[in-house]
Amino acid sequence: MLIVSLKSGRLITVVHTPTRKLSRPSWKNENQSHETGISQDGVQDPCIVVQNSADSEITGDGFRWRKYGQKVVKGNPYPRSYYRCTSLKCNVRKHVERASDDPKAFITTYEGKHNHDMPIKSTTPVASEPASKHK
DNA sequence: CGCGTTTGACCGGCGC
DNA sequence: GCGCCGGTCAAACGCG
Repeated sequence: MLIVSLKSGRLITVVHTPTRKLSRPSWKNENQSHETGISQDGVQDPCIVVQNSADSEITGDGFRWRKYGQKVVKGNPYPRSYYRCTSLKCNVRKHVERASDDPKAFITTYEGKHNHDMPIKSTTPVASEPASKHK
């Protein structure tokens, strides 16, 4: 696990979770064995946990996300939002929840990697979308 | 017109 | 065997 703490009130935790087992029948049945983003050694589904005290750049990472569900989980008085990449073969999931300890802090958990190109703002000198997201 | 979003219902798995 | 919880998907509506 790799933990990077930003004094800006931002915390980035990269967790390599090989816990891929038989949780996703659709995944092991797919032929994405080489396109899922296995660009590294053996890790194919790392969990990137990003905690920020504000919803600004992380909320708009440059990808398009489609909310597929929202559930209230125990341990958190706030509902967790489930997002998925709207891209064609992007099997990437994003879980966004609020920190029960810090209502102003958001926990963004990325699962998997994008096997396609970034929809918008990849390496563009963009200022990470100021106050005008898309909604 | 397109698509993104929202809420509810349904299914599967696990525990008791 | 049944109940409960978590998680996901689907249909409809609204807005751009």
